[in-house]
Amino acid sequence: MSKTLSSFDQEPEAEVLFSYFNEISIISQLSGAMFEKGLPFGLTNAQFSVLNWFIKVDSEATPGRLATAFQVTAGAMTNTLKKLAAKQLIKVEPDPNSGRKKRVTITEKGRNQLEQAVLCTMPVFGELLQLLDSAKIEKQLPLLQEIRKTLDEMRYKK
Amino acid sequence: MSKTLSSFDQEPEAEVLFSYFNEISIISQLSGAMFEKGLPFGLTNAQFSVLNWFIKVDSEATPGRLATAFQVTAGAMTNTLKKLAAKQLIKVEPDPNSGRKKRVTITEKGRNQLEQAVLCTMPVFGELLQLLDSAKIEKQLPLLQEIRKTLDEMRYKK
DNA sequence: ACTAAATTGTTTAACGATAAAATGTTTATT
DNA sequence: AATAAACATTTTATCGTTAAACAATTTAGT
Repeated sequence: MSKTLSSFDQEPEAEVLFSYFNEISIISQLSGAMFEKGLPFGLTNAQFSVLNWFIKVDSEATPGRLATAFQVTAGAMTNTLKKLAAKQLIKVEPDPNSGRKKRVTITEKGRNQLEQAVLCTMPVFGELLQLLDSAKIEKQLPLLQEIRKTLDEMRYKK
Repeated sequence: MSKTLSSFDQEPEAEVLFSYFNEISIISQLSGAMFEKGLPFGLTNAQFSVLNWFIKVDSEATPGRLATAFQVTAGAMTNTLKKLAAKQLIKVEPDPNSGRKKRVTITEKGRNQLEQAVLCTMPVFGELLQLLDSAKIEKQLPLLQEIRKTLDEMRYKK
């Protein structure tokens, strides 16, 4: 759930951060729901993202590598992969080189559904781009990436 | 779950939006988890936010008004209010003027726990402010608010 | 008044996430 | 070899959320 104005009155900088994260969490929720609503085949955002990863990053992976890439717990990734495997959009095999690892790959059916899914989400982006200034948005990206990295490092240190 | 680089190669503006929302969703997840970890009394972000609302916005509310304010479904708010009421941090009464509405207020115990909770979260913000430039962050706020409003309006129209 | 529609809130089922425990495998130490 | 430690994944319990069904009350139309 999202936060509203806070009680950090004596700390104006903390107040800024609080409001910032509040907006972020609302946007995350709304954009995620909007994107998922446009997906076909009952694909969820999580499922779409994993399929997309195989096109954009690497043709194979382990569950652990995917969990790290998506900043989710291993259990969450196990769950997502199970759904994808049940729909035969990915293939999960034992790793020939290591008994603890598994080897995950996308199937032809997975490729096809991903391709169609990308087409289905185009209209939503088109609509958004008519309402928003994508140049201004692009300028914000570097700071967002920096904040994301900072938060990620804080997780582990200490 | 978060998204990575997408397959929108032919639409560079859509690609920017996709990456932007991807960063947003990761930051939302990480900052939410970090904030909640600092909360005392087993308070969740949702519970903290509702308590905080009573200090920052109004001294009383209906469940429906709170659900709207926090962009969650009525069912989610029912759930959060039940938890808060069980801990006696809020009071939920039938509305004297309307049989369907309820009147929700914060209790003295609720005020006290909120005050302590705010103190508990200070160190996290302090740490973040040493690593991040709060002036730059503040400059991004207006666009974030605009995006949030745009997404919110798109939900209802159409 | 009566009925239909809208409003308000709760309940239920399903989903995706986390944390922690459990299971099994590999690597390092001795 | 044997044991301990690290690693990879799955399982279990819990949480917060949504969507949809449900119950109750108020408002509007006739």
